[in-house]
Amino acid sequence: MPSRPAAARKRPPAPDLPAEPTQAGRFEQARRVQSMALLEDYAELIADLHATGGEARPTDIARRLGVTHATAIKAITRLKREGLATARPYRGVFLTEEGERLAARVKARHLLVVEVLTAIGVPPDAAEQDAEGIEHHVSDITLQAFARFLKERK
Amino acid sequence: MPSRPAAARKRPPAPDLPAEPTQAGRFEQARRVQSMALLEDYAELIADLHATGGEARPTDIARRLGVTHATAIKAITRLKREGLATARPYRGVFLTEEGERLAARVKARHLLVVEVLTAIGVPPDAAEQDAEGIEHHVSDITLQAFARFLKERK
DNA sequence: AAAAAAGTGTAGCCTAGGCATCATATTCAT
DNA sequence: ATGAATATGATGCCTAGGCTACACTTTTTT
Repeated sequence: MPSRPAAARKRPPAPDLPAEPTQAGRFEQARRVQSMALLEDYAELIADLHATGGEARPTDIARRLGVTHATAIKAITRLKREGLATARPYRGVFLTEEGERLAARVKARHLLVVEVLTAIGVPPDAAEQDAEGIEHHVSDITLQAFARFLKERK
Repeated sequence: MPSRPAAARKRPPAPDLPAEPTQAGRFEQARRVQSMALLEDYAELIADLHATGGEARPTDIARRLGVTHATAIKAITRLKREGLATARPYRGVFLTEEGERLAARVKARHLLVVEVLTAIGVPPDAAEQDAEGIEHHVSDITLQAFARFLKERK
């Protein structure tokens, strides 16, 4: 195999561009959010497995998410690369400090989204299903608005 | 070799549960929805370009979405493959009947999502940004609940 | 202790959606 | 009307996230 001349291929622009008020900016932001979604789902699941007294081995994770263990291992590799998890072979996967923080944030956000949807009148099943995809796109600002909305409504 | 507590080694209960509205099911559904998102965005944009008197050429689309024209052409190829659009070189892209229906549905859904978010108290900018990602995950059932919510609130 | 079962990891293949680059086709302006 | 500018399409490369298949390790069972 010829060695990668791709190494110095392209320099990506600033990784934390502010969202522009243009369609292109929103579109790009949505793409960026989407690339985080999988990591968020895995982190949340690993935390949940640990919290319920279980283990977070690749196979456990794969079973819960409905993918093969090979797919789960790939995702775990990415989690490790991003500094969100560590793993010891045959002992399971563990979240780093940062991973734990992410998981906690994701879980809280998930609950809030479901709560808002049901408060609006969405049936529980649909709320749970839709929240699975929606939650990743809910910004902090929107989340705060959700919290206020629920507070006032009580 | 360090061994872990035997209790934690136990296989979790219910090893062969039938497939149900479980996390795996929701996860899979979210993945399915995601694969439609790009097509929906393109269909909506093409309709919008036509509606505002413009043309929907690959370059126009690429510019609006902030991607290269090569990327847009690939997406257009997929739209054609799915029977949602046709294209005549140098004349632009056109939606089929089905593509038009999709675009109309997507546009209505987008507006409704933004409206609900702002009604809840989300600032307009955040509502617009988050809706870009959220809308694709809003099921028909949830959409109906959104419509009812807005109606009652007036 | 050996066999069976379960878990792990690697490799190869696929598609989608990004990118840059190059060759060609069309349109526009002089 | 022709040369410049722009649009198009094809190609090749990249990463992410699916899959299957196979090899290997660990744990459990007999």
